[in-house]
Amino acid sequence: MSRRQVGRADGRAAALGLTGDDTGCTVLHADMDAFYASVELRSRPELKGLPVIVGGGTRGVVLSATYEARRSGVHAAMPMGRARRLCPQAVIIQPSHGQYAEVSRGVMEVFRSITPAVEPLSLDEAFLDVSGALRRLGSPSAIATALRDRIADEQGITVSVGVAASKFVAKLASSAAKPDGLLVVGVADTVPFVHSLPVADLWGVGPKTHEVLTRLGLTTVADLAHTPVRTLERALGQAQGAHLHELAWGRDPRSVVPETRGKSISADETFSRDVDDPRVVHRELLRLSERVAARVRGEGMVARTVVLKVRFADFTTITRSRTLRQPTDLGRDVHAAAVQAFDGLGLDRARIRLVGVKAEGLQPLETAPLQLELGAPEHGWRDAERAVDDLSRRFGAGVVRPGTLVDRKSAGRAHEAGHH
DNA sequence: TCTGGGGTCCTATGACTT
DNA sequence: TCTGAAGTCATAGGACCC
Repeated sequence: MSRRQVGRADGRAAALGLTGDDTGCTVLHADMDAFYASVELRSRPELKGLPVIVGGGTRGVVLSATYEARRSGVHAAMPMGRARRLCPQAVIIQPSHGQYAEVSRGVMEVFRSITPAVEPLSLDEAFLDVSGALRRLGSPSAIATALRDRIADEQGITVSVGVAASKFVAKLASSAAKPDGLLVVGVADTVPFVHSLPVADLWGVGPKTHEVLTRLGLTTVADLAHTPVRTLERALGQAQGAHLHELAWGRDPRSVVPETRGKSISADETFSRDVDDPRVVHRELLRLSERVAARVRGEGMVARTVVLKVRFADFTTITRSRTLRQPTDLGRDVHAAAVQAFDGLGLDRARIRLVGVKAEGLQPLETAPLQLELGAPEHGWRDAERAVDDLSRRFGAGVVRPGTLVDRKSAGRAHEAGHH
């Protein structure tokens, strides 16, 4: 029997005037409740029922907060300073990303045991197409209930699930079900359900779009639905205008696409204090380049384009990209392109808050036109960086680094270490 | 102590090709 | 031969999501 609060979710369905008929509703959206915070509470059960905030750094933001903390107005992406002021009694926990990734893998495995058609959106949410599992496992709501039970039992966290005929309605449903709930939006209920929502709830409406819609006098999805497409296209651009109008009528043809390869890999870092020394920037670019390239190699890919990101003290952000003659998975190539882009800016001791490095134009190593000659210098570098990958796997990241990243005083002969 | 870090997608613009 | 339209690529920026 289910321990889940089906009753409460049913109550919500009733309050929304929904029938709960799940015929044809083969898309599930599963969304962990306060994911990072919930994972932390597993190992620290004494904190249950208390306001807990996961977030870090001196210049960080809230990554996740328990519902107790949210009651004080704390929410994700809020600067930590403000969160502390709003909820001084909150317990603050530094994030441990490795742990979240591990729990996420476990959760995704449960999903895949139900259907192979799983499309992860992030560590803590995914779409499932259960049309192929109905005969084996029962109705969509039965599957959703079983899924919620299993995640709670096996992973010790709660998940909310939305059940609908399309992705975006399923996602809206899971939001409405939170926390620890289940909501079915039947085919016949779809239009009344979406029309009842504020425009800001729509997927793809952020602060800017919301402002534009408000200026047009549109506050609910129903308002949006009854606005001519042409008007929306003029105000928001053709693609977004047409898209939102479709969504406003509950139409979303996107299907669940199981795991596609990523299109870019990036790493960036905010300095603890703004930096104006180009040597410090170069060193940070080297670290980030090595990190990005190692991940590119880990995926068995090579990258054709390197993008440098620089955020200045006033938060303005620029990017510069370099397309390489040859795609690469080597840190030294990525670093060279990033440094070239940075030096090309011609900055004169500008105060820099953040730098980032991104690899894009990714393609599988096997299909890439590498034209490697045996004995060519590139060959040696690739071998060297692969050897570093191997050492990092065995002894932990950071045991082998380029000489310039080793603390001068304790460096010794470490200069050789990064390359041989 | 204002504003993280990982992404995706869309748009605009200029160069270049056809 | 000149001009223009249309497509494509590289680049930069921005909105949005979790």
